[in-house]
Amino acid sequence: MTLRGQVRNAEALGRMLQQGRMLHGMSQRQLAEQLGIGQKWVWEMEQGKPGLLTERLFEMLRATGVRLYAEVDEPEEDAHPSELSSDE
Amino acid sequence: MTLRGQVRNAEALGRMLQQGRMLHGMSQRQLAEQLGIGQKWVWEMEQGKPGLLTERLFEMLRATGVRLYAEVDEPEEDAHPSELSSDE
DNA sequence: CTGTTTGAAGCTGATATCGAAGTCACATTA
DNA sequence: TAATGTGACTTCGATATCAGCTTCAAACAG
Repeated sequence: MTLRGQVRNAEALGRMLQQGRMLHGMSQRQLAEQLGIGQKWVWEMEQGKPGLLTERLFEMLRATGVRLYAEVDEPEEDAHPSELSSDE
Repeated sequence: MTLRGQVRNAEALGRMLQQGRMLHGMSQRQLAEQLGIGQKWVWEMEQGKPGLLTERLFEMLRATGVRLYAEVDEPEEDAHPSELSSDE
């Protein structure tokens, strides 16, 4: 069984990390102790608090078995690329 | 044209963000000014500095057009996942 | 040569992250 | 009733992130 999802913001990322933790049958305290961090951090990460360090993020990704993929494609070149992209 | 890649650590994430920025024809200073942050932060992010805030990360992902996907599956129950991943 | 733009990088101070420890309500057990 | 474990959430203090500013070398144009 594999769960997938696009990660647009901190909330979506937190949900995926929570899924990963629960699939491993770990509590927030167990995961925090394994990572050598506080339980509050795990909770804040899962809640989608935006101001967190990417360092801890990658540790948590490894511990929860969540894999991350990035994808980028070129903007349209045949139109004038002088305007800002309108997907905000 | 679309570039894809798994993001295992801060370095891989930085490379994808740099690709995204360059594909949009932006300099580090331009991107930094657009985000209201410092140029050094953009450089550090692209270099793969681990201790950076996810808040700025998601802003930078949007600005560079880089999309992020997460994927998680259930762990093996018959073995212990006690070993570290070997790409360190 | 002079000026501009680029990425790379140092320094300083204000802010906030984060670990540690604790609290609380709720659920499950004995 | 009491003990235990969970997620949610607080306060406190040391540390470090980050913006702002500056500098530097290289590339390029005028």
